[in-house]
Amino acid sequence: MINGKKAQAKRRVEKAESRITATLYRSGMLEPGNADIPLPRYPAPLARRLQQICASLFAEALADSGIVQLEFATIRIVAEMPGIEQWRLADFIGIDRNNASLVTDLLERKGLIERRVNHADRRARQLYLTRKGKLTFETLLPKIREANARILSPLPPRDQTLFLDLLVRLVEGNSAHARPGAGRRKRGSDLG
Amino acid sequence: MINGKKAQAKRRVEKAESRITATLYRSGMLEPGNADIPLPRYPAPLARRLQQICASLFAEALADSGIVQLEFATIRIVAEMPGIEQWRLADFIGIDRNNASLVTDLLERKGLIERRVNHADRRARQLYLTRKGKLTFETLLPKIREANARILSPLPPRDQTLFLDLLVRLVEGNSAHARPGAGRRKRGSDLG
DNA sequence: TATTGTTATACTCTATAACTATA
DNA sequence: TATAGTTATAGAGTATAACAATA
Repeated sequence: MINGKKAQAKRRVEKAESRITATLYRSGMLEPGNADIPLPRYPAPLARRLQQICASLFAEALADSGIVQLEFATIRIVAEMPGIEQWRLADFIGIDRNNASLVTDLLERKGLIERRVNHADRRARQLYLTRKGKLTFETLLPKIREANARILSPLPPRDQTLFLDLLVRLVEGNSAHARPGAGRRKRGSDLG
Repeated sequence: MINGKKAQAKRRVEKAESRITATLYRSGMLEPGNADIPLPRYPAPLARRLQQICASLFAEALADSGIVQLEFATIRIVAEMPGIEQWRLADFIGIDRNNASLVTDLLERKGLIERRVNHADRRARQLYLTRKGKLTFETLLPKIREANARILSPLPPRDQTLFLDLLVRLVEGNSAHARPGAGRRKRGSDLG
């Protein structure tokens, strides 16, 4: 069915969509400003836009707290799973262990988390929130909840649930590809 | 209704979800490897993961072409809208005009696009694909289509359409927040 | 004065890799 | 030998800001 009628029809639709965008553009119907721009119906560019939106709203929610998205994600994981090891934290968030070391180090210096040696495996460090860390988490959590709610707010509640269901299934189904660091240019290959 | 029964119930559910994750964790049922990790049901972390996945698959699709995701996005826009001005390109992709200048400059040096002065407004530059640019686009497009298809592949076709519909509505509904550059730490505020 | 685009500079983020300590 | 974590270095990406040309 790879080159069957369905695939052909799909390609025709894709081509037509491109033509529509291009025609709208040439006719002068596309004005500046993001709102008027027809979005491509492909997951990758849409994912990039959604990530941009989330970063924006999170930045707003976390403004003046001195905490950024990655740090909040760390705090949340440690709040939910006190005693978690760093390597497992890295796995949960989707960062590598170097980055996990950097972010936990920063949070420790801010007095928000505490690292203790795991007695069962003295290589590992277990993470706990300090009193200050718990307070910070509890202060920020409502703002983060609101930010997440705002992201979903263009959809009615029923569709919000549906969207999250689909999104979870997509991310889970692609977990093999969800590794940090992919997608960037290789060293020394950007011309001069 | 802000603090009504619905909101209370929602908060109870959120709390319960956290507890489930934490309990699973403490019981040792969470093994390393992304596949086994329960994902948070919040848009922001899921969006980050999805973006990671897209970057990964696009990097694979574009490997050895010397083109990265942003460059391909630019090529696609110019292919669909020949003669587009740079500022409009920036708007479409969601980058600022400095970055648009850099990426178009790079693509021009690679011989893939051509910049011409707009005679109607001599400040503006209109973008066109060169013959080589068209060839590159046509070579890469099937691979990109396949990458986008793979991203959606965990869902049955009906749900793929549904997901894209919902995603477009979310991104459109939040377009006011989709500006480049948000979400990063402010200058000189990362401690030492 | 506002807008389009260019360029230099600087900064954030994070990958790479070499290292220590422990298993 | 393998794994958890740390640290230094460096490179990719892009924000900031000053600038020129045009409107």
